[in-house]
Amino acid sequence: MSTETKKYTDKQELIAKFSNALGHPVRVAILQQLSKQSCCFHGDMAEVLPIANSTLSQHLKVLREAGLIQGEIDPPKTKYCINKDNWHLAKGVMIGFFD
Amino acid sequence: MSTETKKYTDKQELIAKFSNALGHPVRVAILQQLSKQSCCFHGDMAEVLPIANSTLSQHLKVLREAGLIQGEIDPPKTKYCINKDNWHLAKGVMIGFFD
DNA sequence: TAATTAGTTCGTAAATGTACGAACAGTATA
DNA sequence: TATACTGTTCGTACATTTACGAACTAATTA
Repeated sequence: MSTETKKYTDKQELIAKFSNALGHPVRVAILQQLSKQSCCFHGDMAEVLPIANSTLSQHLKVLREAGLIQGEIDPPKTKYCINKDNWHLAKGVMIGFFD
Repeated sequence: MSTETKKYTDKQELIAKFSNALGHPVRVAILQQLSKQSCCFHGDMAEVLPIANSTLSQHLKVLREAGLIQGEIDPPKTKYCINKDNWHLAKGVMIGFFD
């Protein structure tokens, strides 16, 4: 058992985590696209986004680690989808935050 | 007139800007407090938050520059309030973003 | 087996974020 | 005028983020 006292509540951490994931316009653009058509290949996004392929992979990783999307290999492509459970969780905590 | 093409839409930039401001738990805590009681002195926040005074000033500046709060000097104290117009704008764009 | 396709990971550079204490500035009080 | 009170700004250190191209991996096709 840790002797550290927690600095912030779980809800505060959660809001910050989701917000952080939305804190770059390219990630907002990615999520807008995915929420519009539910799924999308890396390559399709790479075509329209103004960043290098490797940078896109990094941003997708950030979104994955925040739980907002999930990836699935569909050789030779990679398909990304919204993680609906966490999307709804995020929607709920953000709306709750703003009252 | 600039020759640069815009990389992201205004809405994407706006969502990212507000989200960025919410991207640290201490800033979430500050906003929760302010939205609960509408106004609050720096000193009152400093008492309950686990950060140095100067660090608090930095976070307040981030929130001010994102437009979410506004400060007013009420000597010898500084009073911070939610910026209601932008708060509602943020609420609107975030809810719109999540559908 | 060699080549191709699609993405990821690595290495790296530059910028930004977070944190602290020290020094400072403005107002009020002794 | 000196002191105290409240916050901000400065200087600094360290960590994280963002970006790119190069190198790599895995699966398919020639």
